[in-house]
Amino acid sequence: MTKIRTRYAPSPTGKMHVGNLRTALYEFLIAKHEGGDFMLRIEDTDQERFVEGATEIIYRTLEKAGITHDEGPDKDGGYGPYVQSERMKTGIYMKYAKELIDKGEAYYCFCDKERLASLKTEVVEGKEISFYDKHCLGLSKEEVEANLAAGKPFVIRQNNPSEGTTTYHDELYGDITVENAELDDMILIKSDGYPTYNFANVVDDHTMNITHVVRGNEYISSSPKYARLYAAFGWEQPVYVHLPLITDENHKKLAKRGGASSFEDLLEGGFVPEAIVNFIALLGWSPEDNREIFSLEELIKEFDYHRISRSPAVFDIVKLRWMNGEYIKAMDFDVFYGMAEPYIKSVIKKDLDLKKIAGMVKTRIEVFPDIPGHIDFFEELPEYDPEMYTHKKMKTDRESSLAVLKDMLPILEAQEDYSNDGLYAALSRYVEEKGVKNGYVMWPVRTAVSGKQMTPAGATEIMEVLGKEETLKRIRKGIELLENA
RNA sequence: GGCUCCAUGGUCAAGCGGUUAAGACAUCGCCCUUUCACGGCGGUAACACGGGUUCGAUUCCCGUUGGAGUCACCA
Repeated sequence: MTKIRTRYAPSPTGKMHVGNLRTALYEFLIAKHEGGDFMLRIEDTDQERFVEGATEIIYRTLEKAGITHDEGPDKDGGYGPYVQSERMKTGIYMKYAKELIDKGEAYYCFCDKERLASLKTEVVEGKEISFYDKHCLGLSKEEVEANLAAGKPFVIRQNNPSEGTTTYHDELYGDITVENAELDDMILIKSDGYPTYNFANVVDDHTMNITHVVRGNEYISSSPKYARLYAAFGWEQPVYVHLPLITDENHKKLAKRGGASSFEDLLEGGFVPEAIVNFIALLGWSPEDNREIFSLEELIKEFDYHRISRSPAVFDIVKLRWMNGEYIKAMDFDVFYGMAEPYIKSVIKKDLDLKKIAGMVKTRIEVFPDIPGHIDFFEELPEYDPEMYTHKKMKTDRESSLAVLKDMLPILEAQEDYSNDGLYAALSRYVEEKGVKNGYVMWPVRTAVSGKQMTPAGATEIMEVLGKEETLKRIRKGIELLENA
């Protein structure tokens, strides 16, 4: 059996969203699962839509995601062969287009924009529908020669039959058949001499010996034209695998602009690459068991493309957040701290034990930007409502809290050991003497030192980080607040 | 609008003729607890509809409805 070869063929026209990434990921996994090769081919044949820096986004995204290609750009020394604008310089596309003309499978077309515009028959949802009428197919050989000699601008069109049907096989969707009359004579070579995406795609997939053409479902309806091209050349058809779409929450196809789904935007938003890759792998594919956490290596091992779903999947960032939290929890502390430090320092300017703070927060955040909101009270005691001292379950209210804080003040003043253990022992002693529940004391103390409803740690842990001076200040502030309430 | 594809809870998703229709996220409740969180336990929630085929359909076929994709000198 021949080695599987897949390729990711993006056009550098903007950001890379999770749908684009997932296509690349699946192509990578399909190849690697069976020890095959995965290629990267930059499809930059549209000079007008080319976006500066977009190629770099593709390289960076793939690299951060751990998806490495086997040949092509940045391999084999510098800019490799798999950039279409580079390949074009060899004249490869024009050569093949002419071969098709000789076979009668394609033809020159000299129609100008006006004539083409007159062909537009219908406007549906703001979109003009047109269908080429094969006008230039009727040109005699002499007329074509004359036009060419006169330097008249031309395109080369595919010559599709207007009768019969075309069928191709998709690994996931089965046989797909369309009427040939539905097939427009699409342009192969544009008037600027560049090949269209469709044509370059077929030529390159064949010349690069791609065995499995894996791409988004949006190509499913143009694939019959591709199939006809292969047939016209007499080339063997590749295995087609069309992937179900990833949609936004409104069930619409993701766009390269906007939305919260760009890979690099997600990284900036505090997501880790491994979690994103893990998550999108499960959007449209599932393993035989119920496992959900997969490293890239494990995915390679488990990924069977026959288990890819046929229906579209909504990109649910809420579940991604959960998964990201799982990755953060499992992260080595030093690695975590390296990533968390900037977020901690963005709100903590005082000389506090930042690692201890990081430790508190590690198990309770989903993304890194969650951090500041959890810990900002360490820097400065916020204004708070004395009603926060009232807690039904703890059986505390403002009055009881005031009494507790007043009792605690001298104890905390006398306390030398401000370690968590030392403080906890001191508070426990008081709890025992009074014969009350832990929370009866802990709740008001924690409220006084944090001023927050929710904190990432208990009262004594907070005091340990705050230190004696700041703790006493906050306890006094609490007493003052309660006395004036 | 033509063509094509899709259709299990709010979302992801298992299921591939006979099941009490898994699991995860979210949501709700309870327990635990130094609040929240974490953790543990439990609950609510789905086979779009109508015809067939079959002893038996979520599962196979057809239709309806709904959704999506596509119809460029864009990819």
